[in-house]
Amino acid sequence: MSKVLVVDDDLALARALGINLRAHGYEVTVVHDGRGALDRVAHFHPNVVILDLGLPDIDGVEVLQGIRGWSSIPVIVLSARSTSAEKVEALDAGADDYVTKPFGMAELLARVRAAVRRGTPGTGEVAEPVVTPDFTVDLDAHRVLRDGEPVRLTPTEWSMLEILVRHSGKLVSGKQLLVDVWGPAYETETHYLRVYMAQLRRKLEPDPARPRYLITEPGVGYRFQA
Amino acid sequence: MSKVLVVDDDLALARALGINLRAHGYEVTVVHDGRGALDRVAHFHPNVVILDLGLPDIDGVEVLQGIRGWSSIPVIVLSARSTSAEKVEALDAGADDYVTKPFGMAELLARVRAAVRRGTPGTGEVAEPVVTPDFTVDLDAHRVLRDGEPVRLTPTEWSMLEILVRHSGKLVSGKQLLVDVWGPAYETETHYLRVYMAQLRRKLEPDPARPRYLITEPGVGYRFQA
DNA sequence: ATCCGGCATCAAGAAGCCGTAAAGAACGAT
DNA sequence: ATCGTTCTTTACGGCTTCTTGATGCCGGAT
Repeated sequence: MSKVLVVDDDLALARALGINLRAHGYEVTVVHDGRGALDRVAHFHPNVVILDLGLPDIDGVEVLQGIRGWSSIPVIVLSARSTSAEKVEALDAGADDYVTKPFGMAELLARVRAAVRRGTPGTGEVAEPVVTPDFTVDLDAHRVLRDGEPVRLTPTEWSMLEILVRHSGKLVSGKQLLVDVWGPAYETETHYLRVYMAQLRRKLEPDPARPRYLITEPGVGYRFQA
Repeated sequence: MSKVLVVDDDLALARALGINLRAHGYEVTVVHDGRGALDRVAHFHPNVVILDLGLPDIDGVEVLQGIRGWSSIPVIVLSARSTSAEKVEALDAGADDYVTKPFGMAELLARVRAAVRRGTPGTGEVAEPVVTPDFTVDLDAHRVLRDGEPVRLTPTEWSMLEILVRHSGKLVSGKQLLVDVWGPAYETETHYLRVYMAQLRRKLEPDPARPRYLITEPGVGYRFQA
């Protein structure tokens, strides 16, 4: 099920969008300002963002740039204004689509479908579980098995493991982990990495003191080795 | 340079689009019917297609479906009609964007930029590992293998190696290395180069005393020889 | 033959980063 | 309101990496 984040300070419109999207099978979160938008993108991990440019706190284009600083998720921009300059500015800031109010709900839904379709290249693929001699990570089922027993991971632990496994074999920078798990504001809080890596190792590694799967690349980041 | 295919039976409009796109650095091909469009997509390999729905021979939506049968290239649909049903049909048929005539050229150019930006993820950089008889450097995975075993490199060592490998075969001046690794302020600290080149050779060269891959060019700089 | 500059190698102190444990704060469920 | 879980924050020891200086080697110039 695709997840949609609706960002609009027009409460009636936001509500209408939420109802319609949910009726078409989307999981929807609604926020009404730019700050909330950035936070929700980081933690809700939507497949698509519908962003009204007329927000109370931050300029919509700035919100867009903020998102684009670390994510390539599709963003559909809504605006009451329809001058060419407005559109060009939003599109060049990284918007995927620009819709002028008023708009038909059917059209917006179609644009959401188009955005989702683009945003998940190779959709339909069933992620194969990643198997190691000591444990198995099933991203699809959101589950880790060790000796046939499920391992209890907290949401944050899972989130880190998921990112590392998705980049299996490749190096993931500490910054990227922080941004993807905690959001752009946490870019420098490197101590989180140490704490949670230690947790994951304690739960997954046969010998946590000498990691075999969750490898540290000093000064740069971490790597999952299958 | 990005390539754009313009499909429109309105000769004046097609010509105007061609001129504007070329003025902005795109390579443009223009066709006036659906049959030609399908042929050109197959052989011209554009990065983006601008498709007018009102074609003389084949219905525009069918052209779109034909393209989508075997290609995921971004398609921007143009149409004089702006009913919601039309838009929904085109978007669901696989269009990436829907623009209603009349439109501003600046806006269309912005939408083309957005489509090109989206359309080429990973098309450019698929960094193949650099293989030598003694070791392998995988820039993408940020990793060096020797006899199948990963070689531990410090951040600075990796940084130097990366620069040399990216300029594989070519000479890199000492100054350039210093600036790229340590920053502009270290431009004259040639001492660092010797220390770290020695480290790299010790870790990578079969006979560090007689380097085969990390070559010194006396008085100028260094070179990576694959 | 000797001098000199650029290069390679080694070693040691300083600085910074990583792993670990543990305690307080926030949150949700009963 | 209380309990248990998870998140956040702090402190410290150990280890890696960076930086710097000393020393030896080689080739070209005097």
